[in-house]
Amino acid sequence: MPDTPRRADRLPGNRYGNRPTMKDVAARAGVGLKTVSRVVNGEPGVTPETERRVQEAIDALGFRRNDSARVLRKGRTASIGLVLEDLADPFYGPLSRAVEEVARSHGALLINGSSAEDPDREQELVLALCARRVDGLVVIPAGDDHRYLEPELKAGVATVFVDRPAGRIDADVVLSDNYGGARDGVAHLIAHGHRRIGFIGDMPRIHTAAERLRGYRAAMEDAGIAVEDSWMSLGVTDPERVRRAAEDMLAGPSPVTAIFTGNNRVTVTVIRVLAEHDRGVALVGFDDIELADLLQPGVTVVAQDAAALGRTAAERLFRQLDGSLLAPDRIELPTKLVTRGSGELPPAD
Amino acid sequence: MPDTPRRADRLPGNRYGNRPTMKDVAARAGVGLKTVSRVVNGEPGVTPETERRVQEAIDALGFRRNDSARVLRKGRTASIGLVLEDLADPFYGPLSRAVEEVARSHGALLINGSSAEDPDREQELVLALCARRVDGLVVIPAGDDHRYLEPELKAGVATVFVDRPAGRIDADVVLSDNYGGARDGVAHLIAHGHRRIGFIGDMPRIHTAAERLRGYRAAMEDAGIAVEDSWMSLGVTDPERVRRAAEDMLAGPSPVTAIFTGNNRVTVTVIRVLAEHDRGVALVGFDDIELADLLQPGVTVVAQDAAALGRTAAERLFRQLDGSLLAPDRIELPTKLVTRGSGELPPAD
DNA sequence: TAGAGCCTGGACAACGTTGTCAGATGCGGG
DNA sequence: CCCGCATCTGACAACGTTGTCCAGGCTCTA
Repeated sequence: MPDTPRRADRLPGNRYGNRPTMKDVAARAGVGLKTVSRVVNGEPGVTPETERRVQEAIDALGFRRNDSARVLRKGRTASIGLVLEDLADPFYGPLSRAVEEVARSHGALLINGSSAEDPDREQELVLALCARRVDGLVVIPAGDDHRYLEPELKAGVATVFVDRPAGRIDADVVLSDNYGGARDGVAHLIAHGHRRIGFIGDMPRIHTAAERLRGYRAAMEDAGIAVEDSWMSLGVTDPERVRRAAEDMLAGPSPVTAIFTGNNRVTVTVIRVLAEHDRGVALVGFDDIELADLLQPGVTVVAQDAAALGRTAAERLFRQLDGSLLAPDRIELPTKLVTRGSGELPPAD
Repeated sequence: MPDTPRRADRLPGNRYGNRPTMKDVAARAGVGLKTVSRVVNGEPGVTPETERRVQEAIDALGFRRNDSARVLRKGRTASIGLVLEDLADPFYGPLSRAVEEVARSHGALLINGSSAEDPDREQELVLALCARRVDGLVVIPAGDDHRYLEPELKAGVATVFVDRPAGRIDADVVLSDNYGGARDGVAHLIAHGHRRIGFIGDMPRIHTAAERLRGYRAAMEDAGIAVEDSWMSLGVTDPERVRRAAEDMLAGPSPVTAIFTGNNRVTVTVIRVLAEHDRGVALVGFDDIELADLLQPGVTVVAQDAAALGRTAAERLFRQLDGSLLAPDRIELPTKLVTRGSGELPPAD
């Protein structure tokens, strides 16, 4: 192990714990402050010899430019904020990564936070990001009223909403075709002979959940099927209650022969429930899940492209920042039905 | 839709696009600058009446404190950086989220970046974070030489490495027991009668991969089994080559009856390969994977607790920042063997 | 009613950087 | 030998905030 200083050796120091500033570098190199700034920023007008001396001082002192001061002076932070629901959800990982890649290609860093589906926490996070003066925001909203963002928008913070639209303000939004995807998924079940089809989804106050429910209803109506209340479970989300909801549907007076699940977490739970049943109940889920192809039967899903959502939103964000974008717009990305077996099972009765 | 200003209406503005400052608020409220500061920060010494006037001006102007200036003055950014390999990898989502939660409980925001397993990119990211003057860093290293961090450490940037140790510097690190976990996993296969056991892992230059390989060798040696070269595949990582490696092991002169896989991505690919084989080849994988319990057979894994890794590291980071922590240390978290069926299959021959 | 003490509010400098602008230096030509 | 020009360098202000410190007004007491 080389002789790095142990932590105890570090001086208590002032503020950033004793970081050298340009002034220190200038003193050591025997040049003016501004010359150091020029070298650090690669500006022209410095003799090679001077530059060498400055570079030497920088290395010797371990100087690193303080971007906070830079931001204060220049007004751009080269960072964007991403507020999503839960980074641990496999749906958001790729989305976040896609946003990061676009940011990176524009030289920006990504600050992100999880709202945990709590509107207050969303607002708190967004405002904290604004206080840091992020150049732009990508928001997957938890709340449905975003008027608190008005001053920020007015001040020029670029903003794009993803996955769900903004509430009560006019802003860019990038969505999946939740309605169409759900409708197609349910229609797929109907095409395979099902008529008693259950729907288990999240609270309809969440936009995506409402749209998917609407798609379910539309498909059923198109087929002339009257939906019974006992076929629908809205707003349950924790595994235990989803499990009970699924079991109720399967055991009710007119048991369903197929289930359409409204998001990946519900799908996983329902797969568990169906695995315990011997009757072949058909299943189509919204959102793809890993290993879905390896289950018996494979799980048919309506897949949305999380990375594409993130990429599209981030690109739009940077176009706002370029100033090349004017009117807020709504972009809808298509979903894809991936058939793997569970959605093609015939009705059991 | 309420009458929010369309983007085109926003003034081009200066810098942050026209944001009001404390000075503006002070002018509007008819008070001094410092009084506004006091109100914003909840400092005592302001009459309720004055406070009301200031608050009114703040709301009217949509003022939001500029944290860049604040940071410059105070020296703490209340943000920490997290550098990991790929946010889209399901292993890092929970880890990242855990770090975020700890940060949040300390009032800090999380800036994160993906190194894409590229040492240069890791360094670039880390230094960018240091330039932002993050208070601390949680790093999942891609490279094996971190001497570039010496000036930062000396300057007091709290730093904790996770999942893999730092290279050539002395720093805190939080690891899983990769060696012990792998050894136990392989011993489990041996206990079920296997002797010809394959190992497919990442490049041994990656610490975790090397440790797991060491665990494999140790278990084999403990059982008195001489490992044949054709049983090991090191450094393959893309699905196509993993697939070929697995097939070679199964078809070779002394075909393996069980495989130990070195990480989640490899495991998934091997599951696919095995699903196409009718011989019951046993499998134990390092890292848990979602739905592993629903496959036929369920996948036996050596699970590490990603969230615990992140939480432990972040907590240690903040203890460094409190100043209550002195000597750098190495913490090793246990792994857990989760038996689900695939690891308990008897040898087929 | 005058003085002491407390409370509120504001002027000012400082944080570390960059933009502006003017001064210094060196070189070549007249 | 001196002037003009181009090139390089540095002094200074400004960004928006917070810490220090002092002034002024109020209340309370003697």
